[in-house]
Amino acid sequence: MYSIGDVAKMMNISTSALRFYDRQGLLPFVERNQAGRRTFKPNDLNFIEVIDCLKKSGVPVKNIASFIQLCMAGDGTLKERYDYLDHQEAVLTDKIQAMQAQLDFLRYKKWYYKTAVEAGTEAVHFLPQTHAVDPETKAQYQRARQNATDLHQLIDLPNQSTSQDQPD
Amino acid sequence: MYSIGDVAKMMNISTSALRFYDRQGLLPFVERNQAGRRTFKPNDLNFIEVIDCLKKSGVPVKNIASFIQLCMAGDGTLKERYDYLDHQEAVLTDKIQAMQAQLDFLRYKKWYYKTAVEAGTEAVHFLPQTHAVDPETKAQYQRARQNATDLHQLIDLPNQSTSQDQPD
DNA sequence: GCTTGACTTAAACCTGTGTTCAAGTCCTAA
DNA sequence: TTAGGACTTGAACACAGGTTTAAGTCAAGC
Repeated sequence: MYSIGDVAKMMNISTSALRFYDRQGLLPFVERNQAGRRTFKPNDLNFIEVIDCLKKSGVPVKNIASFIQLCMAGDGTLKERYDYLDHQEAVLTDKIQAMQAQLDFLRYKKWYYKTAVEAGTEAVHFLPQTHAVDPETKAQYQRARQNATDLHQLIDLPNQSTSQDQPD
Repeated sequence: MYSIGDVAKMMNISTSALRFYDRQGLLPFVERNQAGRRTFKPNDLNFIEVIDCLKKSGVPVKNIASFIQLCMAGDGTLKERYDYLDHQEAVLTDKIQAMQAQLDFLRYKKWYYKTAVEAGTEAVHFLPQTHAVDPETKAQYQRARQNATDLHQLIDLPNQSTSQDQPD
């Protein structure tokens, strides 16, 4: 049996977050001792692992609560629980693909600035006499990328490792 | 020149979100006409594309504003802008890897419920006489996965396509 | 000239996801 | 037996990221 503090440390979730999840109906399986304190069973960690996974996948708490409700309802909901996870799998793979698309764009912009840094001015990308980026710029990158054997050679600036810390 | 409504449609961002971004300092480059209305230049869409990419990558608005500030400051900040994007690239690849780890876990749970559905009861995964999951269960899945030639055969239940709509 | 639709602002509002606070309970160890 | 630390609750607070509302401006078409 674990206390809320034990679980917080083990799962790397704050106690206030765990209490919040409990209030939102995510932890109906957690029992209490005589003093009213939560006592987590080893098997409860399996539930919390699922909750944590769904949270990290971007599923809202209310939505997770509905899955936990299915879990509490017994074998009659097994197929529903499977379908829920199957759906979340699809949502997550879509999300990963979307992130990958953002990554591709970020890399184009890295190339854009690498090129500009090397030229000493962003003007290398501008239409003559303007401050507007040449619409051909991206196509130019895509051609360069097709011919490139090494993406990093194309987009990475040699790292002189005077790494300033960068806030996020 | 485009109105805020034009840009909203083209970029698939609500006008209220665009005004919010402007208030937060993300659109300092947008000019106004005599009537005080925002007039977006074609080149402004390049900025909005970057903003949208960073937003979709999970970068907070305040943080994006600092990048836009660099953009407005001229060629002296080119290397800083490159470093910013380089950092965001690293953050995003980490994020994608984390998502992939959640996906792996979701797939284990799909297998768990597929197996349970086929058995008609979740008890196939429990330690005898208990409602606690056998700690060996996950290792059992991982072995099955190593031997599996097709992940989907392992974790997907034959789809009888009575697809209930699933809320997200 | 008047209506309509798209724009403007400031301010209020809303949701999700927690965190913090105040007041109290419980257990342990000195 | 008293001090400390970990727990309990409800309520208030915080913060991001918008959305909505109210009141007004502007240009176009009828």
